[in-house]
Amino acid sequence: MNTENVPDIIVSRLPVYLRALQHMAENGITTTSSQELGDNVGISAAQIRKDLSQFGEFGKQGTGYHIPFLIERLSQILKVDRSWDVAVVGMGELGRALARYQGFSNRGFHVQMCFDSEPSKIGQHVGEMTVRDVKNIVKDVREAGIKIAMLCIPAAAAQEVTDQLIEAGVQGILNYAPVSLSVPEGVKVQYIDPAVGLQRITYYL
Amino acid sequence: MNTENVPDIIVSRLPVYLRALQHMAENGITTTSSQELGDNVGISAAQIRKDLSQFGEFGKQGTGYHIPFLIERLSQILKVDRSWDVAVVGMGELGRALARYQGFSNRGFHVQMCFDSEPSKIGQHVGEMTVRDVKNIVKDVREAGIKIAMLCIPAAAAQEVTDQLIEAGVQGILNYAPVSLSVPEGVKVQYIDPAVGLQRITYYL
DNA sequence: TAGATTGTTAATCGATTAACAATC
DNA sequence: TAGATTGTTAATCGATTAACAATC
Repeated sequence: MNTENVPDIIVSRLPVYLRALQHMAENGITTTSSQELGDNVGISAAQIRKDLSQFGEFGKQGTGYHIPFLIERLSQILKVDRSWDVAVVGMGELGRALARYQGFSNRGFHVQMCFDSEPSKIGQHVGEMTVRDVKNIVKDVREAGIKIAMLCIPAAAAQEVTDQLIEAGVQGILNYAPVSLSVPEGVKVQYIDPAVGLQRITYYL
Repeated sequence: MNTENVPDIIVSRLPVYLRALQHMAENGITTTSSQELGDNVGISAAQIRKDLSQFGEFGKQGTGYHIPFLIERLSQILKVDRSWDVAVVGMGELGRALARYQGFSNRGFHVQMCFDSEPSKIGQHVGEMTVRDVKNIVKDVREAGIKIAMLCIPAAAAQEVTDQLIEAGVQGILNYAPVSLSVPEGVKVQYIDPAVGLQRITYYL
């Protein structure tokens, strides 16, 4: 039950397990096995058991895992047993789509604030929010205590905005801008560049 | 120069190298080193050299790598020295944003076709395309010879549409739907679920 | 030439798999 | 009880790093 030195690669799989379990739960299934869960997500049963055993003993020999319990524990481990406020920077099409994305609310996130630099966009409404001026991002984000941001701005502006977000106290960034970011120790970045995703496919064609 | 059994994890880094190199090239830089490129993308110099050496000898001792040449070679390796037609399925906000995404054209991709199932959306214009009925997806995708698709539909519909895409000859899928897909050998899937991305961050907060 | 940097080897480190006793 | 499945160990497999001769 050592929760301190878990390898990143194990942590990165937990949200996928959680997603599959929630899907099963929605379909009224209450119990699963490492074999069944593994088939569902494309990972070996042995690896699923090994991954979960990093955090405790969640299953029962002979019967497997009780899904509601495993969902609860994984949610705690991933700290999504609460709701995190998120800021979205960049109100282009992609940013607006993310700001209004329906899939966050039941998975631990709530888009609370959004920013753009373009005068024509500032003050517009997106969902229930009013687009704010990115000039005030450090102050606004800090005052709201927001720790997570999604970056949907051009590559050229990404590092500068990243620096401001970190100054404001942000500790995690989901980066849709097509550029690698430089961040200090302790700040986590996840990259989502659709062109990179596609180029990881074409190699095999 | 064995290009046959390259580990997936190495292939997955190449698009990131390519992106960084193209960024350097746009800034007029013509030469780089494994150290400099590594600093840029957050990977050790040794690993960059090892990764590249899987495909050939692209550098020169003492001077490093000539950027235009390395871009050319990586583009060939990733097969993005050409333009791939892509289909987008699901014309919600996210799908429309991707269909019109500006970042594909100079990185090897062209969104050629888009689909939805909702009568009110079919026939609408998105960019230069007309939204097609997903009912005809097998026929339309096959006739166009499209090999790559982006899935931006609800989880519940994702597997069924995936099966149809594969029937139509698609070999690679960029999946924005929050669900694991089951695909036959030889079909590549890349997953882009924003909530998964965020949950990989909250663990560390 | 002297300095810099590659490509590659060997050593280290880490992740995955196979197997099975424990036990529900 | 008998069958099923866990958690864990040891073995295997694979990836990363360190170091350096080669050479531009």
